[in-house]
Amino acid sequence: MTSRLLCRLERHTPLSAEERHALDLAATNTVRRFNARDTLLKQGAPADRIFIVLDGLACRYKLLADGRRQISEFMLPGDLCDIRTFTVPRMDHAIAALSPVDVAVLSMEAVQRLTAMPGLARALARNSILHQSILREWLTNIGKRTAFERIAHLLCEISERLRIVGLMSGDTCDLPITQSDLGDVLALSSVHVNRMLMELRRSGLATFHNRRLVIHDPAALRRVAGFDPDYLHLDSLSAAA
Amino acid sequence: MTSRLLCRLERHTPLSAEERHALDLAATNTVRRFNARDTLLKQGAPADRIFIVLDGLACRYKLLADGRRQISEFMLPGDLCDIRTFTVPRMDHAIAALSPVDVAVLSMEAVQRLTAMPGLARALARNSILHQSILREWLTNIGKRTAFERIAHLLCEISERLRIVGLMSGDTCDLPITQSDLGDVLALSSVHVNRMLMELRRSGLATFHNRRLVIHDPAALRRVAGFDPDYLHLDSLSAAA
DNA sequence: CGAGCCCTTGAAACTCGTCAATGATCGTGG
DNA sequence: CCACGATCATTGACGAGTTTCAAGGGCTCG
Repeated sequence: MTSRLLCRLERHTPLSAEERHALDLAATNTVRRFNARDTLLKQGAPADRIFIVLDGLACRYKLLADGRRQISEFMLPGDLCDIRTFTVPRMDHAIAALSPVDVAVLSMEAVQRLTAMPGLARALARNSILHQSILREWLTNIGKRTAFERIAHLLCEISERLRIVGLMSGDTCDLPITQSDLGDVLALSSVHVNRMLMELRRSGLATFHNRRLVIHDPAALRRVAGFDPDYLHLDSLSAAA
Repeated sequence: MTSRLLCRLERHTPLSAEERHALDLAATNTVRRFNARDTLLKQGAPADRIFIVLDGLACRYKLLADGRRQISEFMLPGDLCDIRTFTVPRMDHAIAALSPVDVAVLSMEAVQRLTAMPGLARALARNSILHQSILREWLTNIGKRTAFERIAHLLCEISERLRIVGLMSGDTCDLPITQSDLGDVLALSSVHVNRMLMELRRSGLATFHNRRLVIHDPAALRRVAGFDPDYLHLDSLSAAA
């Protein structure tokens, strides 16, 4: 159940057999399935649980008073929430499923048991930093890149993140989201997302069709996106104290 | 030296005299002054130190290859960096001074000594979560709000954050940044920032002139901004386990 | 008193959003 | 198995918001 999570965590921090086992136990204990568009945790609700995404796609988002929605994080298989959300009383954003998802639900007590183990504590801290780093890159993406660059950049990121957990077959993957979802991530209208996807297709860089992404020319896609994967900290087992 | 930091931390987590003292010691130990535009930590540099801003204004930013700059965080007096940056080998963004700043520089060892104390560990975790929460709000701000709303929202946020550390006199404060800096925060051109500031002034909501911000009508400013301060977790000493 | 940076304003161009209509795809039930 | 409805993708025309370019004016500091 936790193989994808382990792919992610053990990339930087080796875990003991005991730690792996504890994680596996926690993740198989309370698995829940949600349908696409289901809300996992409402904005304003008590922040009393966190999730591990086992399969499918979820997201964090904020809603403005008039219904405008901004997605601030993709939660891909193997991703887990920041364990420090427990230090805050209530959610200032929501978590929802973009496709059908299987998630493990962890209580504060479960997390405390896990973080008592030093290797896991390190791995989870590192996980949180990664997501913060991605968030900063998204801000830059939306703030400073053109619509075309933005989409290209997001597709580069997604493919790298999915590759880590073994969900890329060469340069193609399933991506069970709509163009409107992409728009809410990239701060673009769904119409304009469509136009840019068409241009990506015409220029032979990538095709996103029927919930399936094919990257035809990864190098060129990275180039037009200005994609520098540093922020994903992909380097395995780097030296860090 | 650390009174503003203590304002921030003790808002949610009471600290023992010993903890306060340890913090004060750490912060007075290695104080450095930087000029406006100085770089405190370069993108790509080892992430081997963190900062407490004692006075002045700093920021985190990312630079694209062609020079476009996106500021992703304001570091106001009393703010301190996420302690988990040590889990990552190198900086994926830069830290620079926007105005002359006094900062305390903390090594990993110094931080480890501090986080050995449970109250401080809690307070620092909570601090990190707050900044992540602000980052998410900024993403929403840039992604989903109009230029006018965006500026109004940022001014609301800044005034609330400065108020906590005692740097608001009624509804006015010093804000030693340029309109071009504001543009790099808000993902707007400096020209358009200027136009929106003019409109804010004309409509009697707020005036930003000569590095000085005056909010004439806080309620109206919040209204046009759609500002909901929940994400700043201002509520003192809320119940959180 | 001058130099440099910052602010201010206008005009023109462009990117992207909105509106609207058509077509494709998928799941559901007759 | 096909028909239907709903959701999603696609395309065009038009308009709004924002950027860029350019020039002038003001403030501040040496």
